[in-house]
Amino acid sequence: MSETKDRPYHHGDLRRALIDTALAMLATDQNWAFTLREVARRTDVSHAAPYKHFRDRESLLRELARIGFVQLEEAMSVAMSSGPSSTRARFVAVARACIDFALCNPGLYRLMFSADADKTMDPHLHDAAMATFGILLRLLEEGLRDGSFRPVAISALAAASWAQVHGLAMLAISGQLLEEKVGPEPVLAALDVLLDGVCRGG
Amino acid sequence: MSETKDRPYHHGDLRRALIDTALAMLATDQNWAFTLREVARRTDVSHAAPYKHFRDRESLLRELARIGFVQLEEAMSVAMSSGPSSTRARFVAVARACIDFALCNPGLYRLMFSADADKTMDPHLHDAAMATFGILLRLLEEGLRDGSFRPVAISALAAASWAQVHGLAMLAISGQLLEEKVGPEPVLAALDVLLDGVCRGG
DNA sequence: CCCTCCATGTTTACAGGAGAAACTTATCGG
DNA sequence: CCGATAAGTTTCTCCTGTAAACATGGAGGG
Repeated sequence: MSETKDRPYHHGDLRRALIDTALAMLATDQNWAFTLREVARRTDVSHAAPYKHFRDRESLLRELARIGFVQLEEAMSVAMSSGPSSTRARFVAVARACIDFALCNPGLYRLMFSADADKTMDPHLHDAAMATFGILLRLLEEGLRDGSFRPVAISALAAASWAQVHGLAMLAISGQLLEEKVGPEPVLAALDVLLDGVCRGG
Repeated sequence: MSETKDRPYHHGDLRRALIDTALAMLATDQNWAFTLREVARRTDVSHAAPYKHFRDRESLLRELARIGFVQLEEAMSVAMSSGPSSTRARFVAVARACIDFALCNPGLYRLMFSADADKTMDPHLHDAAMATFGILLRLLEEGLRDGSFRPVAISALAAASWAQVHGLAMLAISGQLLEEKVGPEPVLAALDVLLDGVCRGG
């Protein structure tokens, strides 16, 4: 602890450190009552220091949510461009990527869709969320173009797909897909149900 | 033991009054930072009075969520038994009932599915949620029996349907179904997408 | 090379919430 | 009529978010 005392008065990149601490705590404690003071404490900094980098508590929460969307976008993007499989297989892969992300970061995922991360308050957060949504749109467009998906208004496909994936992710996080009478692979099965409507000639 | 059914002494029925106040405030303020003291204030009692009827703040929240599930179950039940339409039409009606309920009670609906209302903490809440889910199951069983739905494992149908309806409800609450490039009836369109996989020979 | 600015920290202060404990009051069974 | 007890109040402690005043130390101008 003597070493920690040696740290310079100015932290270097406290903003980043606070974000990292908060993300780590979100990852650790499944449902953690977010507290600015606790974040400051674990970053070895006074409880007022965060206010030099974030206007208020929600400002930090929104930044965390934004980072979450960026990470989710990347995960989905990787899943989408991995392997030259069919569009349907890629759809499943992208959906799984989203749900896996939620299962690996339940606290962060909840935050991203909670009222605490109000997207109307932060254009950057809104943009990040839209970019993530955009991946799904591109995938749907592709499926429409190559004839894998039935010719339905893309808005309907997008709403259904987004609702399905997000709904499954939330259910999975809440553990409501494992305890009840669900089969071995409830997520895949549910996605198949949706897809046999999306795909032509299921 | 006093929590179940006791006669009022002083206030009348403070437990009920507190619940009503909280429900009213949930209905009024879209996103209200729930506060026990505020509930007590608006019920004209001291801030410690609620503790005579609820162990803690979350206990009241769980009771509110339980009531929400009961109301939702009733709304869905009404929708399910209204009119001798096709199973598909009744599926849509039940889904609409759920989404309409969410739109009419966004705060309550959010609470019902938030981490604050931990279903593992209260058997009554869990049962209420399961009863609501049960309506969907009965509808799916019926559709399987009469051949309206494709012969898929009911767990898959249930997961897909529940995820879809809940996902649409959450998106609708967040206003993400209106601002984007969605058609005139995004909910119906999305449900049709799902159903054309659920229904045989869509 | 020193001195002064100012971004980034810290300390102090205050309002408000959760909850516990002690105290008060009214209702009821005997 | 009288305790016992449920129901409500006061008071207290600890916590949080946030603002204001103060401290520090690195960067840039003389």
